[in-house]
Amino acid sequence: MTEKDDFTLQDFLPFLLNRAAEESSLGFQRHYKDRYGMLRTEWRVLFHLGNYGQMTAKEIGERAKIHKTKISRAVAKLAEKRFVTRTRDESDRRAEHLTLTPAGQSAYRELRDVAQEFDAKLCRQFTTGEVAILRYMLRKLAGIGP
Amino acid sequence: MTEKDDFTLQDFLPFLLNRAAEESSLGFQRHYKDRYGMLRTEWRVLFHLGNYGQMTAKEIGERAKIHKTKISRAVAKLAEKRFVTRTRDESDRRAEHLTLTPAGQSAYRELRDVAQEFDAKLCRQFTTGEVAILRYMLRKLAGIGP
DNA sequence: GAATATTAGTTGTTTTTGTAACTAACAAGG
DNA sequence: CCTTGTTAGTTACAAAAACAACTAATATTC
Repeated sequence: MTEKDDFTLQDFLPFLLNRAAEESSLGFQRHYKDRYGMLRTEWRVLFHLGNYGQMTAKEIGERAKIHKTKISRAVAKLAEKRFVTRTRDESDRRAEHLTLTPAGQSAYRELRDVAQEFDAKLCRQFTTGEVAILRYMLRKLAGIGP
Repeated sequence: MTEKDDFTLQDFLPFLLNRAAEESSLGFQRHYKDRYGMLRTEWRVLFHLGNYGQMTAKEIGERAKIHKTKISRAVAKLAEKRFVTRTRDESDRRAEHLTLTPAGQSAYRELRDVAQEFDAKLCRQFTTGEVAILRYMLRKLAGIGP
């Protein structure tokens, strides 16, 4: 069975990437899940709004490569939680601009700080150079800008 | 909004890892999906059996950190496709040993070769040293072996 | 060696996701 | 303008994942 297998699943990049992603997500998940009852997409939308300010659903989707139905549902949940407000664009009444409410901003700030610390903790087990290479490679693999 | 934000989502490791994982999985997915109608877990189980030989569901779950219900359903599908056979362990009749049928082995070999080539293609955009660092870091992040 | 606890694997139910089809608003070409 | 095409976002339905409860076999303990 293991005749000429110099190739193991443990080395297969998509597998490794998935495992690493899952493992690293788990630790952070409980913060937005337990504390705010959020789903991953909700947190990501919150994060984008907090980070880049007012955006439309479409812009968020493009930036984070999230499908529009996921965003639509996440925004609905966030609006229900009174974390975002929606305002129609008067020059193009199909689009709506999303902004964080004060409550949303405060949740964002808290989660951003946790995320920052979490990220730092992950990085601490590597050298600065290694982390730089990792980010560079992941960005390239993810097809995210320069 | 963007007051003191030196921290962007695009740099957050769990996000980057997830994006890279999703992106790289997508390219490989169509091979096992289109050609064999498999799901990701099915492919992973197939791969483990092909790679390590006879295993129990529990062993696969431990090695790949897949939940037992997912494995149970994947094995059921694979058995339905006549890719694996199950044999009860006579000394512990709760467990069953899974092995690939000839058809399963041939599917495994084909997908393994595709995976190998796919992996190589992913790596080609980086230097050998970079890839080594990436694998090392991902393994560490994933909590996989040495 | 009966009562209790564990373990391997399965099944059922609920959430979440993926996909397709939809509505409403806009754009362009004739 | 008015048909045709496109776009932003939603909704409905199907596929998949998560979680809990289950069965059957084995260990443990008193």
